[in-house]
Amino acid sequence: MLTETIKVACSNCNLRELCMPMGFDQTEMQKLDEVVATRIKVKQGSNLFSHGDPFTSLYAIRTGFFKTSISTEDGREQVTGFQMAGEIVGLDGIVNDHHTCNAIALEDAEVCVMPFANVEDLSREFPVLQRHVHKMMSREIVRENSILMLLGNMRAEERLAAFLLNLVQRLHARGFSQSEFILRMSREEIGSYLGMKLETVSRTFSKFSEEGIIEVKQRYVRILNPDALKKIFNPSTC
Amino acid sequence: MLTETIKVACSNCNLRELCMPMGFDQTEMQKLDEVVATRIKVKQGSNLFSHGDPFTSLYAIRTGFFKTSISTEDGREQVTGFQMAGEIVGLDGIVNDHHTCNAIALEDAEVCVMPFANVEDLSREFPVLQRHVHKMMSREIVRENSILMLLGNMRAEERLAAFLLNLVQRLHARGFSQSEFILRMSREEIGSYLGMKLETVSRTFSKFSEEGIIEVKQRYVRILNPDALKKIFNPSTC
DNA sequence: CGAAAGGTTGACACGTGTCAAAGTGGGTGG
DNA sequence: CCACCCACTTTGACACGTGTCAACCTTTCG
Repeated sequence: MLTETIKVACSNCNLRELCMPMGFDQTEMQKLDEVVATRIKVKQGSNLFSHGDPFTSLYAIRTGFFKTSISTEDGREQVTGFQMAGEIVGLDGIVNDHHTCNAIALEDAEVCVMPFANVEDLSREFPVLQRHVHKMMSREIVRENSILMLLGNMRAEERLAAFLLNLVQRLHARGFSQSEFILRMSREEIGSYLGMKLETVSRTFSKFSEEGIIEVKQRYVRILNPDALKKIFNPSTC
Repeated sequence: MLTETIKVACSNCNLRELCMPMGFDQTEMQKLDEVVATRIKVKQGSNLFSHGDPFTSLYAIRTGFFKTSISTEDGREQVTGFQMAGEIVGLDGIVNDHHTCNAIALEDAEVCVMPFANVEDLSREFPVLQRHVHKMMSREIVRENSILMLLGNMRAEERLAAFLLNLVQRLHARGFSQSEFILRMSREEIGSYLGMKLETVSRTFSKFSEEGIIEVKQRYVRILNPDALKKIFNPSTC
């Protein structure tokens, strides 16, 4: 998993605005650099952490793309999220001092290791960081709430539309195109996340494509009619 | 919503072990009493908070039973949880300074109001409290993960079995029977939580009843064969 | 006591799962 | 550098679990 370790500083990281709280002066920012111990590389397909691993750190993704998942004893897998640059993984480990989910790199990745003891120590010193950590965790709770709504109430088309809109919105926030992108995950992984089978994912992609809403070729996706997607996801706003 | 306010202390509350971190001495415990501003009553059917309300406080349930839910603009409701004595609601509000879900009392209830500013102030002073708050939030993330697994991978029978086992386990931890109880929520609310229609909930109850696994009469439930329920929920452990 | 809300049950419809076969593309080794 | 292989994707036919609609029953409460 760890192929290299580099010591780095948040204070001159271009993802600072995504990971870190705002409104620090130079001096405070340097103090905050202490929160990150090292930066490590994770090869595509390998686990950043796995179910049962002792919890020591949160991880901020610098480059690359991850999925988190949990699995039952009889082998069923549930993808609980897809994470990209600037997002944090590992919050699940705090409650029981070991991780309950797996975090797997879907492409070669680099993550900043933030030992949780550092996070807590600095949080007590900097209320702004404390508030930031609380917001991170609350954001994750709210995110999962909205997935519950997807899985509990929405049909296949609505789920996939919501998924695509969410993905493209996050990619756009990171400076990528808001119309085209390459999926980093398989149909099966999308299906697991959205509570449907891979065939249904594929069929729904094809349906959107036939309707001229998107263009799909394997993992390449171009959104031709974002309004149509929004309408499918939330018919009431039209 | 608020019919009465009472000033109280955690230090002599019999639910302390459920809400509060352990391992404090007398003096520290008295300091911690400051976290709770007041205690309020919430009438059955009324909202402790609603979507859009400004976030000010977390709430520890002292007596009564709540549901939390979110809803789409076109009126679909998703129940995101059922909460009982000793459990905390309101964590969803931290990230955006307003609540995104509704918390509704399913029976007359009493809750302790913990202004979040107090929580954060005392967290900086008491590392044990800080850790406790982090665990609470992480526990909620892990709980939602397991519901994602339910909704994404399980069939109706598995969902209801998991629901009943979870409910009875939490009730038992509070000193109630581990075999019989009264449901505080309707079939429709159970269905919303578990991602199924009320008729399916009712039918699944009837099926369990015909198989001699449970006894059901409206909201009264008695678990006759807990092992059978566990087997339905998780076949691999048999 | 009557009405309203909630729960049960049946018949049928429909969306998604299952199983199978064929197509596509990328990576690897000869 | 090409050819093969394997993982992934697409598509079709059919099955099945759950949703939908409707009728009836039970309980609660004014």
